[in-house]
Amino acid sequence: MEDYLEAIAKLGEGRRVVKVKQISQMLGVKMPSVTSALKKLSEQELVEHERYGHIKLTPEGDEVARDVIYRHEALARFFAQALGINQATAEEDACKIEHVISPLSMERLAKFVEFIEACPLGGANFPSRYEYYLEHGELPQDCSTRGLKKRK
Amino acid sequence: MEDYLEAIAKLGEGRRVVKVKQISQMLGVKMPSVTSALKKLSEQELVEHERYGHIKLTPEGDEVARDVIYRHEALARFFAQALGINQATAEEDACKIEHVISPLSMERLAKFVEFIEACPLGGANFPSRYEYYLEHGELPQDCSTRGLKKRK
DNA sequence: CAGAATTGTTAGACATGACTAACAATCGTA
DNA sequence: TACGATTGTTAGTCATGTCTAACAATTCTG
Repeated sequence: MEDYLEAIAKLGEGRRVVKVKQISQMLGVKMPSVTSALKKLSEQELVEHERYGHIKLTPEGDEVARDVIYRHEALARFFAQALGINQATAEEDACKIEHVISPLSMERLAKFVEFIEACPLGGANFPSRYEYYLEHGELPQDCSTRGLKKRK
Repeated sequence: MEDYLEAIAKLGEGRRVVKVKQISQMLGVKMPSVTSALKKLSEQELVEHERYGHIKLTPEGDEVARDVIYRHEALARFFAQALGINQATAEEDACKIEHVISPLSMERLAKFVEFIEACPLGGANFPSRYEYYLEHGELPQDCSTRGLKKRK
């Protein structure tokens, strides 16, 4: 179900009208699956949907969707940037894992990605620097300015 | 189903007799679920099982189980050691993710764990060293001996 | 070694989430 | 505006994998 919320949020960006068919294509399922998902999500007050009519996230649905998208993006970046996986595979894996990973691991993973993105050289002593970053929420001083940009 | 193979492999280590009840407890399901899983796995020739009798992996089942266990352990180590997650949560997450992650990401993740375990200080320039490790399958020379052991 | 306790199995129900086929509404265009 | 094409819905089926209740086999123990 989270996938449906995610798809609706993405398709609805910028006030665009969301169609059943688009959702079905984005998720690789048939239209009846979408209809029945919308029914369930309506019952849970996460989506507004009327027969043959508009499809829209409720505020609660939007909140859930943003959270899923956040998890998705952090995971995709981890696979793509930290592990060097191709974008397509990174997306697929993110899409699977976003639904099963624990909040704690998710949070740590997100921070890890932030770290390696902010500190591309890693510097000397990677794990302890990572610890530092985890504890203090910011990079050790000798890290942030010595990036990839060869600022000589 | 992979969880069942994994459980049977672990419970059967050292020629120990495997019981339905043990499996059910290890996986947190009721016994009938185990019985029906065993039936399916027997049909797939992954498990030998006769009514009220012994439970044993076939060679093919054992192979699958080892692969699952390998994935599980690499993931658990990643969460525990790289991300600093507690053991229990690391195990739970590993158990979920091991079934959905792509082979490519799994392989990279395993290598990543090997890398950070073998090269705990990370050295200067973590990502490029990681690239090097990926490409050559061995650590850059200036890495391996400068570990945690403070060998002064 | 017989009955009680435990372990294992069967049968059948239920939840999820997908599908196909058939029908209904809406849209686009002549 | 009406009719054909497209989109959406309903009804019903199927596959997974779980559960409970009832029954069967095995094991323990007096």
